[in-house]
Amino acid sequence: MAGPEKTEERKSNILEAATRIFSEKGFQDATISEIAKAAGASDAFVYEYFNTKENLLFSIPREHMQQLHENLAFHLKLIRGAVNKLHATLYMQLLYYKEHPDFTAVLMLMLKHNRKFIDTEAHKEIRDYLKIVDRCISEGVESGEVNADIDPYYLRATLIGSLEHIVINWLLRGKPENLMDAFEPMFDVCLKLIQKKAETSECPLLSQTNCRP
Amino acid sequence: MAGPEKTEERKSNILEAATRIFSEKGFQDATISEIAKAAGASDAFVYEYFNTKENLLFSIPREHMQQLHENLAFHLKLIRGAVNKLHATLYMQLLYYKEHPDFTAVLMLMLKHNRKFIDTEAHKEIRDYLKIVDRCISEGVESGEVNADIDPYYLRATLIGSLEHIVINWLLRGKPENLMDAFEPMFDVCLKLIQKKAETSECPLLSQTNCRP
Amino acid sequence: MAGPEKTEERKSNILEAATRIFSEKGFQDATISEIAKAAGASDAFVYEYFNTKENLLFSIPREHMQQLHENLAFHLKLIRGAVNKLHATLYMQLLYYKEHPDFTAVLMLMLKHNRKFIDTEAHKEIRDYLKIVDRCISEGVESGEVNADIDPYYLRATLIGSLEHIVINWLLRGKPENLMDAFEPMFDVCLKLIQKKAETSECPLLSQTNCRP
Amino acid sequence: MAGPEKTEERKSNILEAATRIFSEKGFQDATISEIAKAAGASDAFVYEYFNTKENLLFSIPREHMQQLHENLAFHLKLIRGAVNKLHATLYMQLLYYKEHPDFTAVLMLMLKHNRKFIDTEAHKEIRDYLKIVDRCISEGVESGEVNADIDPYYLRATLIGSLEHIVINWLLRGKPENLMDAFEPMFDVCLKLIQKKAETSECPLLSQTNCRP
DNA sequence: CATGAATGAGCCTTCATTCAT
DNA sequence: AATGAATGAAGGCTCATTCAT
Repeated sequence: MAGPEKTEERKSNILEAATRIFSEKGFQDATISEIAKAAGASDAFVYEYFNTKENLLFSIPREHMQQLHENLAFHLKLIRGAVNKLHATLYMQLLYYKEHPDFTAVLMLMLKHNRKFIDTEAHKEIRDYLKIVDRCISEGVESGEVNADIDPYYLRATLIGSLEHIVINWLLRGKPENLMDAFEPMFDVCLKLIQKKAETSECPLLSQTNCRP
Repeated sequence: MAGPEKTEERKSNILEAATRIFSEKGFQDATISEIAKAAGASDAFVYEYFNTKENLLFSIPREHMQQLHENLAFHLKLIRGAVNKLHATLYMQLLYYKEHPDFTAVLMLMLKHNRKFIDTEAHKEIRDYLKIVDRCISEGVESGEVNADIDPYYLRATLIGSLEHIVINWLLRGKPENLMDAFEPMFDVCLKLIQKKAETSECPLLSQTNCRP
Repeated sequence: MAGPEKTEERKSNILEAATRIFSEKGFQDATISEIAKAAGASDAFVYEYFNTKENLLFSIPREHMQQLHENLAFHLKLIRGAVNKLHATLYMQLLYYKEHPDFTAVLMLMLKHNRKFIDTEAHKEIRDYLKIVDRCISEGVESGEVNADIDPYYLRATLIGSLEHIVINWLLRGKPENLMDAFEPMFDVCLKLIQKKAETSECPLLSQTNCRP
Repeated sequence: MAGPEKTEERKSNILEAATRIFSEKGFQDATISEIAKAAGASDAFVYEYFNTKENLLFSIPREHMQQLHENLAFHLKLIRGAVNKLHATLYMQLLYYKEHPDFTAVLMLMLKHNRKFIDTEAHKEIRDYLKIVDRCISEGVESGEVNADIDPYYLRATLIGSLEHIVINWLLRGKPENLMDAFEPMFDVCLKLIQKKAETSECPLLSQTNCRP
């Protein structure tokens, strides 16, 4: 019908429609016809570019992860300090979820627990994204800013696990409140883990302000 | 055909078979016929007692949650101290998951993110179970054993979120290692949150040595 | 549980319940369980006495036809004249339909057009019932009261056909008006057929005006 | 696979096969697979164009009613006189039934007494068809050719009721004789109703018996 | 006599997917 | 490149019916 930009636009429309409809009805109850129709494309067009219904589902994260990745890379360059970077990273992640609730539902309720998905290129992008958190942590450990007597893998697991736990509950409860309301209390908990107790913020601060006679 | 114990036994067989087959093939790819056959029952028997395929799925946790609940109630009576109780609770939960990996897969990959499931009686049992953790936390806060400057909701979310994150990853990676290997490092992280800072090594020492004039 | 009158009572209850439920939901959409429950009996009891669901349906007319037959036999003895008897017969039939609409729905919408039903003993009773009409007609022909130049079979077909047509329409339209309102105009039509023309108003007049030279 | 005429042809084949098979086995005992197979189509094709089994049943009359309607409209233009028109109408209707016995069985044994069918567009076409009879009657009343002292509604009910009664009996008895054999005697009865007494049958008779000097 | 319990049998229906055009 | 049309394949579910007790 038209040039290649038309094709790209329709692919994008299909991904948007799929995200919304999968989120609303679940993977099984959504049909390709419904998605194609909502995107103004034919069923066959969907198959032309996404091959299978499952592959369509697995194709949803790519654009989102790239965007999130880019946003984050841009901001992290401006930020100093591992704790500040972790703060920014988790904040931006939660903000993205809040602003893209359909994508978040697809990601959290359909993809993250899907055995086939983890062998996917798209899942690799998600793992790559998590490496940003890992780098923040190891940077913080090296700089002495982050608690070194915590296994970094379990630290990350706790940060990500608690964040996703909160997001999933928010989704399942029907997104009643602003997801960002959860950020500060959640990060407060994380801070307790991240920060060195003896040698960092509190006591040096204390000794500087209170203890020097 | 036989007495009521036969019926109960078959219902139990069906739940076991369903757990295994749902775990192996996923909800959609499993068929009632397959489950019934594996349990030595007829398709119609399954429908007689479980009504729908989805309801069969939702019926899986009950027995498990009751058993877990009972085990835990029994042991917690013998344990003193909130931290010790939390330790025991998380340990037993992880142990149960390790020893019932099919149930765990059903619970973690099919039920916990299912919107319909959360309106279920079975989900209420799960929430009730979580209240045990809440009670341990509030008991610890009252006794002064648990860090009071952490929001208890977010503390629990972090404990449960990180534990489930680890369990889900273990499942998705194909259960390669002993799940219990993860317990101690994971709980070490948790301890950092739970325990009061003042009573541990760092700051009291610091304050004694550095801060008092 | 109890004496044979209990059994008879339950059979009767089942027939009543079946009549009502078949009428309400149609034969296919009604279930034996539903009927048994409504009659306070077990499914198996229904099978004990009615053998199959279809046979239960076919068992419905018997009591009704006997009652209708008896009523009619009683009254016809008191009535003189073939036309009067036909009037009474059709009137009582319509009245019975009006007062037993569920039975009428079963008879008119499920039985009368059922190929298997016509080979039934119950159908024979219905044909026997129609013989009453036949007898009235032939009696009227013999006595000279009924038009002899109409084939009696087609006369009966017309009487019964039009009556049933009206009843069926009444049923399908949801029984909005009193069925008996249709009787007099319907019978007026029938009278035109039944009565000898010569002996009624028109022709004597005609013969007076036209035939006498 | 092919052009649109192929599609129309197959739809038509399906309707023919459905008519035959519904007629032979009844609605419930017929299966979509059987009909599709007999029509050289797939089950899914049937659902593509007829949506449900019941809707397939309800789709059967359309073509027939249109054809009957057209035939009749064509002939009625050539005929003068209300009685002649009624004669032609009933004759053609009966002839159509005789020549399409499977359709007639579907119409008379499955559709005419079906509560859901009367809310159908197809049923409206049948009612429209009956209006032709109504018009003939009212035309005859106006011209003085048809007996005015009969309620036209009940006149029509009698004509149609008796015709259908005869057709249904013919079907249920297994179509043993030529249906058209019934036409003249049946119409003789109808004539008795339709015609004004003064101008027709009686008086010639009277004149024979009474008027000869 | 009565029935609770069990099931065999099978149909309607849905869609992801394909392919001729 | 794009799609309308067609379908294969399969599965959930329902009851009428049976029978051991």
